Amino acid sequence: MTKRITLKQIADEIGVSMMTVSRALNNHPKVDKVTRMKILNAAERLGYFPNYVARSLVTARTRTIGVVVPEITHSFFPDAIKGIEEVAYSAGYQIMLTHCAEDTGREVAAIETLASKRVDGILASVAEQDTDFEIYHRVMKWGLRVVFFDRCVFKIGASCVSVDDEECAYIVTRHLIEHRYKKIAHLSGPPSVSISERRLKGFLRALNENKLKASNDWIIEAGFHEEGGYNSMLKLLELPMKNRPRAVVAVNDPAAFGAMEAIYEKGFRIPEDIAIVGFSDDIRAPLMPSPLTTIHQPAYDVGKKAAQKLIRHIENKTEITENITVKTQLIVRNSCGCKSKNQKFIRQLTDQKRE
Amino acid sequence: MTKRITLKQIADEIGVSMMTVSRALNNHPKVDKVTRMKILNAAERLGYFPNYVARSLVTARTRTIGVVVPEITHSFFPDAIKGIEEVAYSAGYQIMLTHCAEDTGREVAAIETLASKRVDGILASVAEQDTDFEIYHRVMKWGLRVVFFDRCVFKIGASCVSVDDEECAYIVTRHLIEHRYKKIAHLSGPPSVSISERRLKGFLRALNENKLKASNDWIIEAGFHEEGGYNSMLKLLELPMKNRPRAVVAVNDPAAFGAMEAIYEKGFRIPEDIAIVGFSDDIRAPLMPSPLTTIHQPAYDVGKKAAQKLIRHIENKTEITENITVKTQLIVRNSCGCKSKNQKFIRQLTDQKRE
DNA sequence: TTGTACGCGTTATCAA
DNA sequence: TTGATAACGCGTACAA
Repeated sequence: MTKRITLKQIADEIGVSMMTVSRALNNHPKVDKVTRMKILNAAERLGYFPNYVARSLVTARTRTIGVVVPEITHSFFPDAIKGIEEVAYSAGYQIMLTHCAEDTGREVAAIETLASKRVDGILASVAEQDTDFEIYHRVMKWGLRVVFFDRCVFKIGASCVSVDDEECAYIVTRHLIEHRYKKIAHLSGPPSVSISERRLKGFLRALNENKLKASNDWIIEAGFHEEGGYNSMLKLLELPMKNRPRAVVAVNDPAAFGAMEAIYEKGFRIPEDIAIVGFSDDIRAPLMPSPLTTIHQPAYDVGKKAAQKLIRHIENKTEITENITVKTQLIVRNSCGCKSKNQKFIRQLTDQKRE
Repeated sequence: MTKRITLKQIADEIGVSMMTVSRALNNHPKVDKVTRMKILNAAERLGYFPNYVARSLVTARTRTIGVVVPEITHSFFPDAIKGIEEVAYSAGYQIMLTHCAEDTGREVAAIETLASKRVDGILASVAEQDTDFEIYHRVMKWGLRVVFFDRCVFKIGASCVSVDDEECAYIVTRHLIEHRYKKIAHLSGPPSVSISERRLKGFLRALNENKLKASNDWIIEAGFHEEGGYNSMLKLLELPMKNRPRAVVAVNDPAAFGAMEAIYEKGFRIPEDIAIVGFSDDIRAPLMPSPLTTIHQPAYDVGKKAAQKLIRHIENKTEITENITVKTQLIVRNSCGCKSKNQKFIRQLTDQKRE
């Protein structure tokens, strides 16, 4: 087990000072060509690798970005993380990834640890039940930059990157209304999360604008996952026939999948008996027995834009705080009642390049 | 923007030395109860957070694990990363995630950066075309522990965690043979990756044991993704009727999906005209028009076991190097020709808990 | 162009 | 039980 080489050892080897070595290795202009070559050669030969921990202590920069997500595997996040990693890599940053499993305490602990590890900034998507955002205030006071993505916290002076949830929910709901559905239910997300609230709002707006009544029986909390969608849909299906909704707007695709499972299980057809639309364009959406009509959320792009904004915040202290909205797209398939043309069912083959 | 509090400031506040503060904050036993309380209070009041960068410089430990994957979003990896994160979190480590987009150069650069950032160990799954593993030797010489998972590099003295690829490929192939298929093709992975080679071997063994001829025309490189599976399958379908395979063993599920797309596109049925099996039990496998028979690979578990092994290597220098095999399961659905019983199509609802 | 002195915030060591 | 001092490896600021 070889010990690692330090600047000093290279300096001794060549017979110059550590500073000259440091400068040569960092491409400082004012180093003699010959000595620079000697230093570079020695560094190569000895197998020198800089110690970024030591450098960070001096510069108070780590070139590391902390990323906090509620669930690594949850549909949208792998793509978003990839977008983040891609931007970070290009800008010379690494990412430290933490997931909090939808647990607030763990989220707070993660932020604290990231702060202690002196990341230069944090990209966060908050957990479901979060209500207290004091930790974010605290780290921001230290100059740690925070950018929220997808599940945002507004009004605490951090930039946010997300889709226009309210508008999108409005659009899918309106699409259902155009199919002449009158009795439309909503499987909502956890009320404390910004996107749940905004999607609900968009849903209600579409109903109002079309003079449709929004029944409380038809707005039912399902959460963000399959299980919740399944259970909530079951409740909806237990409603007496004449009071049963004919269409459903799910807060996201996983909830819609769960609901579809319930619908089929009870012997109903989609969309003939019950139409349903989702939100996020999960990789599974085109593969459902009745392909799911949904809003395509460019997760990769959200991650990318969030990372870009954060890095600008880090590198330019006067960068303005703002809410960035990324473009979405209504993806019409069959579950809404439309007849979609034949299309490839594997997404990677149909997608245009996203980069 | 408040400056961050240091040990020294707490020390000055209380009128003790930095060392006493350090000891109190680190739960050292030999600190007077009263002074400890005073220190804890002051730390709380001033909002002290330790600087782990400084600590790491002196302890030569970062409690950070580097993770290198070829593709963050590629089926198996999000789950594996989640398993890694879970174990790391429990053991008090953070993970630094890098993806190399299947690019060797980027993989090498990632390892170097992680080494420079002084991670305590590295969890790696290698890129497709990798042939030179010198970088791993180099960092291991410095005492950096490496554990490979899924796509392993054997014989360089690092532990590996993976499934028994050869045996699994043997099992799915045999399953096809039990359906009395004689003409079986293989969509293989990139030849340089260990798992491709081992799966091919298992495929061939099953053929040999059953005295089936393995035609070179029927072993065709598809790579690990949908696109490759699609293109390779197209070639297979262009073969003259009597020379066309009746069944296909794909190197993994994405390749199988691509192949299925091609099969349907050409107007064939699955499994009536052509049967196909995959490998990995991708989240989409049960949702295919003909649900895909495949090998369930417990990605979460692979990540977990790999992280556990790595942490043991880090914390116990005498930990033995070994190859760990995790259990898999043949998931029989329809694409192989079996009639599967009705089952829920959303995986999260059917899965038993994996933890 | 090169070198010296110092400091970054913490822990290890040894002495008190 | 506490404290002084010296690291850890590097970059900044200034001097030569």
